[in-house]
Amino acid sequence: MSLVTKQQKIRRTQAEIRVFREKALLRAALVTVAKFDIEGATVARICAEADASRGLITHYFDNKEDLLVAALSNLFNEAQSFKDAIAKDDNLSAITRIHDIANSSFQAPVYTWEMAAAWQAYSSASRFNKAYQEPIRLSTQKFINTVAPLFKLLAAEQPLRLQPEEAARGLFIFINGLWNSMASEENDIRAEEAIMQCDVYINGCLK
Amino acid sequence: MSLVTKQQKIRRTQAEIRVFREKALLRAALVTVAKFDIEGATVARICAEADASRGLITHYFDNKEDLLVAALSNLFNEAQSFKDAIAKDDNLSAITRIHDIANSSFQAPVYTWEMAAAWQAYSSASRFNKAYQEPIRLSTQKFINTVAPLFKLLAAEQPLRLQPEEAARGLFIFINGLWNSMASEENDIRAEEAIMQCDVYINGCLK
DNA sequence: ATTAATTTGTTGGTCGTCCAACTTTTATTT
DNA sequence: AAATAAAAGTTGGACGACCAACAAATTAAT
Repeated sequence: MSLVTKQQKIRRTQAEIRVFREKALLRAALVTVAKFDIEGATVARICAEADASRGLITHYFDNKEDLLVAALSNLFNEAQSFKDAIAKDDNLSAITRIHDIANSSFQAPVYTWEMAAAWQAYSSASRFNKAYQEPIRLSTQKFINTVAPLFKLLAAEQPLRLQPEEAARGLFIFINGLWNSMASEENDIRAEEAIMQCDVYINGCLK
Repeated sequence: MSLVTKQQKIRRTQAEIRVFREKALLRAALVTVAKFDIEGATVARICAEADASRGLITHYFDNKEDLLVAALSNLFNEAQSFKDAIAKDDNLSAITRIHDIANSSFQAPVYTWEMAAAWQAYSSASRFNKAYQEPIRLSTQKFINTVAPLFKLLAAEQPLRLQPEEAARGLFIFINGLWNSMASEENDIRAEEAIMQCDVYINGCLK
């Protein structure tokens, strides 16, 4: 289990080292939060996951909290750009795009077990840690800004039971609930059923 | 703020003392979890909330974890009996009873901010603490056992888009998501809207 | 040679549990 | 009914485990 077996002494530039370590620490932070919850994500565990020594966190980040916040922000970027791409596809009808965005929330790369688990840990902790609230608020707003216009398009075709923004918010909250359910070990729900449940909600928005 | 102002030296039997302390500690544990999250619910804080000294937790419970689990189990009893009562009311139609159960989930006494906050903390922590999983699994099952028969009744009147049990599970998960949203400080959603959102889902179950 | 990367022992702090001393209630004896 | 012994309730200091941040020393890159 020595470092030598994992990676032969490779000579790298400092720029490469810096990028490599930062990525490794960000990934390790997310994985460790998913595995052990926020309070279980200790410096020792994160660094072990990243094959780094304990001192490296404070060398590359101000402190542990700073790393955890950065890891949280990272969590959204890929997922959001994926959804944006679907929303912009004019070839598809509004309702198809809404369905596709919901579906993508339960398949890689937008959904992985680790992301759902980490998300649950962060959003629960956000009530007590102001630093987590801003990234979460931002991602919520981005989702609504992406999906509400699609519901507005849909409203032009057939009447809805609620305002476009309310529909987008409801879908976001439902997806969150489904993620939490899927994050639990008991795994009482599968991606297939989650997608179907979203379809039921979207259908319920129609009059 | 002295003890004397709160309660004059009253002579009580040991049985009374025991009941009084246990109730106080259980309530204090729940409130403290709601206020400070699981890891923030320290022995010192719980006992301060219960007007007791630190040593009393181990006198009335095996240890702190034991108290937290007992407080979690307590959380469900009242809420569940309330929903059961609605489900059994034969004067109302199936769909009315489903709506009423959903509505009751966002009004006292079934819903309080503290209950939603504590619930979120416990269910997030349950992935890492086996002791929390059983009470949560049980309450989930009870909800489904209560609501699924109502959807089955409804299915006799008009076709549904999913199985009665799936509909009950979906409603449970959606309510959970709404609770989490309402538990957050930002309070981006109100009871009124939560009830409407549930109505949308229930409507979506119909063909 | 100078700067950056890395390691690891140390420091100061928090926490749950234990425990010995103390108080109040209950049971027993006189 | 009063005195006394036993049991239960209560308190807060002490202990050991754990942790994040720090810092001095070592190694590697420039």
